[in-house]
Amino acid sequence: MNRMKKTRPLTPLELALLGLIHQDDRTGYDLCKIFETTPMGHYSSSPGAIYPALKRLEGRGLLSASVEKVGSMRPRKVYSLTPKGLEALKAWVTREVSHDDLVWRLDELLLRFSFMGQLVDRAVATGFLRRLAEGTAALIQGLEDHHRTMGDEHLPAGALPTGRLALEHGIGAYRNLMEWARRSLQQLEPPPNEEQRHG
Amino acid sequence: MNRMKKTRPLTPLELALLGLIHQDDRTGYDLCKIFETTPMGHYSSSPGAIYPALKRLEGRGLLSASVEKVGSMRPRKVYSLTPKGLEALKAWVTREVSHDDLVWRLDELLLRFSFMGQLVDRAVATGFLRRLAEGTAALIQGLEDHHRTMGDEHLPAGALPTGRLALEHGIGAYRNLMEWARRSLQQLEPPPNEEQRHG
DNA sequence: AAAAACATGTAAGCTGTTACATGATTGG
DNA sequence: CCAATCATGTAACAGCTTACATGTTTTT
Repeated sequence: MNRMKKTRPLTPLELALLGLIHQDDRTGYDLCKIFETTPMGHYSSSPGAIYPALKRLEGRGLLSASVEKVGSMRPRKVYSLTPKGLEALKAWVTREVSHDDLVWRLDELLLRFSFMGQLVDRAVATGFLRRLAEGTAALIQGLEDHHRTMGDEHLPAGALPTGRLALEHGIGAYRNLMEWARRSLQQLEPPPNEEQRHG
Repeated sequence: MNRMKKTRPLTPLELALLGLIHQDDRTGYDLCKIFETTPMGHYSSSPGAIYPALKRLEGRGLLSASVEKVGSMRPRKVYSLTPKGLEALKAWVTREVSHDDLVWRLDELLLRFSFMGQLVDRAVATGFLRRLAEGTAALIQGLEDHHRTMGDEHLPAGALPTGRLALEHGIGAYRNLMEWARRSLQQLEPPPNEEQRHG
């Protein structure tokens, strides 16, 4: 049985760190650079958050550190995933795509997907995209209903309909998401196999 | 001169509260409900954050509260903006649209825009959208360059190109944003004035 | 020689989360 | 009468931000 001390769930930052370290063993400094310079930086940044998070993950046994000392360089701690860390990462990326994920944590979903490449097989990744496309379609329905019943009539005279326009952006964003999921699905689907056709 | 004690910048939650209270005077409970049930809930939620934030804003003189007691009901504190609060809200929504805003705080930009309707005139709102469209166009350029130089060749054998696909979603999202800004711009532009054509 | 980048970390302060406390009013 | 909703809060805790400390290696 899995009888542990009741583990606190990992924070988004910790999960992002696991994913990045799984792609490639990295040092704290490497990770700081990535968060500073790439869109990944949504998940916070800066030594003050990253180094303590790495320590927490090491304490939990999800990461292991090995001190490297190339030539006369200052020693660097290179982190890599332990089997337990790999398991935790896999559990996260393969979590069910919930309604709440789509509404409140869209960028976490995209991060999960981008880490999937080296973690799961085609079937799991396409399943993720299918669930995402379904859920998004339902959401769009709801938003469009809301939009239809939201005329500009009740606006104070002279006020601009910026609220309605912002909602339209939201609808467009989800439509873009759905179409992307469907396009990506086609790209990930196994290419028509010539051998098979002949065999 | 503006010689104050060096005011800490307002948090996103505090700014969201100012905007919502400006739309309509509200109680803490009203605000909790809004965050619970609408996409606005990105900006946190739950009494534990909202009530203290309201108190902070009152302490700063940005909000004023009046206790209402309709019939035998439990007294409710209804908040409204002070002139200083209105000023702070206006300063926020009319802030320059920076590159960092587009990359790291897109939803804050949309929130600012949605609050603009009752705060600024057409010229300011369209200026905002123009800056947003410009900035986004530049961003898309950069992302597409990155995308072009990012082949799938270096991927480990068998790995799926989910990272590249996720990037494609990001590009699509910014494209959607830019097109939305341009459509909205047309909707906000003063309608062709018949009088003028005849005059 | 100086500045910038490499590299790791700590400390104070504040905000947000979760959970709880309290009590009135309304609906079934 | 019991549950749900209205309504306002507090307390413990944990994480993130900002700022600082420290020392090395590379670049200018």
